[in-house]
Amino acid sequence: MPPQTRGSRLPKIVIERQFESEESSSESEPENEEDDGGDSEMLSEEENGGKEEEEMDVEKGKRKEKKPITISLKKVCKVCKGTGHEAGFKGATYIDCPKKPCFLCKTPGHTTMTCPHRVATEHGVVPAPRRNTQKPLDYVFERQLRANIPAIKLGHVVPDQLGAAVIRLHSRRVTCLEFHPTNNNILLSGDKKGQLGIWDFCKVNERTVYESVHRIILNSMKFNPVNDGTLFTAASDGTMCLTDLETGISDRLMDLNPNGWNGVANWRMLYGLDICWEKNLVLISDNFGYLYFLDQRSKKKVGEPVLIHKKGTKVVGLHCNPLQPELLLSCGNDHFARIWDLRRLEAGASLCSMSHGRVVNSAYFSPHTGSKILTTSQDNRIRIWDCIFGNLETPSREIVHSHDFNRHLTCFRAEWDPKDLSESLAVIGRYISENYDGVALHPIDFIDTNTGQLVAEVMDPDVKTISPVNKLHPREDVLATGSSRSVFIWRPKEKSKTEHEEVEERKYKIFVCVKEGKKGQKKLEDGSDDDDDIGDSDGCHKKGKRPKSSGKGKKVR
DNA sequence: AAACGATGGAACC
DNA sequence: TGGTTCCCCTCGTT
Repeated sequence: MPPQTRGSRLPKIVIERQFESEESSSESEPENEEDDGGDSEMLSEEENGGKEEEEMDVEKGKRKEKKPITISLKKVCKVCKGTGHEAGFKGATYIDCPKKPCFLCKTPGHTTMTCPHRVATEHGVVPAPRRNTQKPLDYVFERQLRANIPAIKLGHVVPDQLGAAVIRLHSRRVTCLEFHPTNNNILLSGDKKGQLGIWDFCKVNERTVYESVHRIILNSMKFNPVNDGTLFTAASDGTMCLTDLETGISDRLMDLNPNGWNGVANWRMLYGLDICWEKNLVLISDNFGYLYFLDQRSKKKVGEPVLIHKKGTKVVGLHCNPLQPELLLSCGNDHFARIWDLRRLEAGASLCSMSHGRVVNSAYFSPHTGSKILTTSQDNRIRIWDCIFGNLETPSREIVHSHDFNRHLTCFRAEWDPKDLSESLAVIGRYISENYDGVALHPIDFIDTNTGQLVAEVMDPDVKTISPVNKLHPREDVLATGSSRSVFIWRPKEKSKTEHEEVEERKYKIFVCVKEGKKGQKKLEDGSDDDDDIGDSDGCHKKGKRPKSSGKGKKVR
């Protein structure tokens, strides 16, 4: 399908200085005649040209060496700077630069428009070079590990209808999300500023943002397994905190920069965080390749930090195996994911190193048996290892999926559906957009990791920003999304309703948090007369205060 | 409506 | 190894 062309888009302006010879102005340009030559022409300064030319003529003798500026309106591709084509949005469709490798699968010769991986159904899957389930031993493992796993593939319930939202809950982009372990309606969110949001998405106005838990990027959080009123958080300010959710008071358990700022090269940041319940250890990783330990009960550092990834590189993710908590999975910027045995942990002694094409954003054991591994790498591939006891040299599957690195976005991470007993469903936001009825939307993809099939793509015309952060509820059919500064809740479509009814009553509630004096909420406000939730963000942004319950539901459309 | 800027990682030397 | 340069679907603000 050919993209709609936008009628009169202003071409880029290139200013060239030239020497006297007027003829030369016409020589430099005729590259861009090809497709829409109509509006790509070159103009040598005309409007003022009239006047100035006369003046020049008057004083022609003197100013012979003048250097006229020629403004040529050339279309230049913003990607490769070449002419004759132009990358970018044409309406809601993005046109790739044909000179660059495919933005999706990274192979040259085609663009995303024609990429076979774009239509996701199984085209994305690079089959395993070697199956792990061929050996007798593997069958034993399979039978032991997956004894309770349904052999028949279950139908997945996909929460694909927008249920509630808080627009601009945070003042910077959302970096992580977590559902409360016991209270089904509480969603926690961290942001780039280090703030912590707490939202009861059933009583939508119940939201709080604690401003001073951290000073910069809240990278990960984990509930305290012995007290679910408290939360461990790790941040780029180099601290790890245990925060009381009622009061917002934080206990700083670790500070890697006790002497303050000592230059970028020395500033330590904390990224990965997980808890080994068997050893009562909180595990934290930093941006220099090290893993730290903290005793969960005494809240004291224990042992010495261990180098688990290339020195000087970020260790962005940690995950303890759900069945064998002493098995630790780590991943980082050195392009590796590694499995470690916490009982015999020392630098270089990983049980296994899994190589990736680029930075590994996340690596997770499967939620029930812990026998699978799911990783997200910046090479636009999701990798799955089907059995950690098999040969881990190469992944069992690679699924091409658009989740590139962009420094302005939170890194994408594919996550398992914790409710899926077959351990096959994963969720991840998509970077590249699709033209949905004239709107460019970035869906959230549900992928069957056994086949690479796209089970569902979740989107809504009111969610126009990219959604890199997604979390599936551990018990309910609920999806939480962090997109830019906003938080969204999705639920499954009610079966009783017809398509038409759904459209008629888009019931979800949107709340807007805006700092005083800021504009921008207009679109979401209209049709509604109660504005009293606007501006109350002050109230809900204060550390230690409960939110003012002033927000009212707003229908959109 | 266009311009701007914040600012991570990789490729290059 | 370290400094420099470049960069493709952002997003919110001016």
